[in-house]
Amino acid sequence: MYRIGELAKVCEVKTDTLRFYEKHGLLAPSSRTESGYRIYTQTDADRLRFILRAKAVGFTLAEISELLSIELDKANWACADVKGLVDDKLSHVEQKIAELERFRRSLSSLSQACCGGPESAEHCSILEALETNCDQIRCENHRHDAKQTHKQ
Amino acid sequence: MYRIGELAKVCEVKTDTLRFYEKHGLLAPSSRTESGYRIYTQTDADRLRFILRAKAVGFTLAEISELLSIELDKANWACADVKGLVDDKLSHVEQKIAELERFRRSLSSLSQACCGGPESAEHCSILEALETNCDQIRCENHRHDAKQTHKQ
DNA sequence: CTTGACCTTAGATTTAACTCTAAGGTTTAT
DNA sequence: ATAAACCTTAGAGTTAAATCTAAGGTCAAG
Repeated sequence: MYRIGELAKVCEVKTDTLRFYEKHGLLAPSSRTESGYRIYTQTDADRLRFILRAKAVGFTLAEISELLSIELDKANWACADVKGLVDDKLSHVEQKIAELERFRRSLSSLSQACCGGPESAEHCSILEALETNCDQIRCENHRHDAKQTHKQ
Repeated sequence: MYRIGELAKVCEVKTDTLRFYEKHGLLAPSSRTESGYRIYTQTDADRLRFILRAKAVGFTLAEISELLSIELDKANWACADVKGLVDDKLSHVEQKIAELERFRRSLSSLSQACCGGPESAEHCSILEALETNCDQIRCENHRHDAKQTHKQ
């Protein structure tokens, strides 16, 4: 049995976060004291740790809600459902990594092109690259390309 | 000379975006027609392309503001200043990639552990991993660790 | 019996970068 | 001369996940 501050401390989150999770249907305390204080059981704490682990692998709170509803009704779900969620997330993460890798390569090549010295920036290769359509900058990165190109 | 819709079209952004950039001090049209329509010059268009290239390498609009103020006053800045901005961004991007790589590894190992079949999720390895403190989930990822650990 | 730590609520604020809405004025083509 | 396409403004909404504020109630220690 924990009060909100105690559970927050053992799980290293803020009390605000626990209230936020409650408001969003992820984690409600099993009961309240007469005066209205939240009382969390060990089961509640386990559920919180489930949430935090899911966050640690990159799931959003909305996705965690899905996972939790499966978790509470396992018998009516298949492994395929769970693996589907994981694989969707995985491909999303991989896409994001690819975008950041493009950033990294561009930035790294910009950085290498610049002397980085105390010289005036008047002939700085970085600025020149940003002024020009150059191959140091990979531009295949319009995030919501389809939407962008379509309407507008 | 472009009106807002024309510039938007050639640069593949929305008119909303151009107004937004103006409101935030990144790009103002050089003049207006009598009736108040924005008129952008070629110089304005070049500036917009500078902004879009900077976005394409991952800079935020706030960072792009900095770059632009350097760009407009190059003589009073050193290469070191410009390279500093790029290198800061680079290390930030690398940190973000590292976090996503942790997500990717965790998700991938969760995915591999699960049969993904039509079997009931009652013994799903993914759910079991999320229920337990297991090594498939790399938890060294508290984003703003210092802050988190400090107060609260 | 009061101080300080803890708890309650509702609601506002934060961040980033747009995106959308409403209500209306302007230009261009037919 | 009128319809379509374009433009104007101010301001609200979106997303995610908290974080903060104000105003106040509860509880244990000294």
